[in-house]
Amino acid sequence: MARSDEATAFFTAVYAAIQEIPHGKVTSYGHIAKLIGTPERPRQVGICLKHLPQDTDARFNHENVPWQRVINAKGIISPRSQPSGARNQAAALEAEGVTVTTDALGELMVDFSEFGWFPDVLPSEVEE
DNA sequence: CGACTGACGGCCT
DNA sequence: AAGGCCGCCAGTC
Repeated sequence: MARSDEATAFFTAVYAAIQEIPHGKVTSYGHIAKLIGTPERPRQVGICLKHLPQDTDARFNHENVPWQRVINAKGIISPRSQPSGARNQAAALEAEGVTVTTDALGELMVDFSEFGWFPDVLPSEVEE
């Protein structure tokens, strides 16, 4: 398998894992990385979301991948470059029942103790 | 084609 | 307790 194919496989793994996050729950980039077997690449997980297609014809896109349920390990919605993006993500989460709070720095936070989702392995990987 | 960037995280001061 | 540094590596300039 060529390197570019591995990169594609990584993107696919990330999107597939995110699709398993339950409605109304959130998890972190780092945890997704761990679940797909690459615990040292949370940054690449962020890249995947950044490039998530808007095109609903794509296998994975904004419609079928709950990208809004992924935040950083601190429980904060990553500000990224444009504040509006994080703001939009917060709105998407609140729309599905997740409580988002704003701290003194204006960072949008979610309480992991209430909405966190951190299984040891992906439900789809569990064999019985 | 080389250098810089960054939806992150953990370890080290 | 708070902040800095480094690893990771696909994208973008």
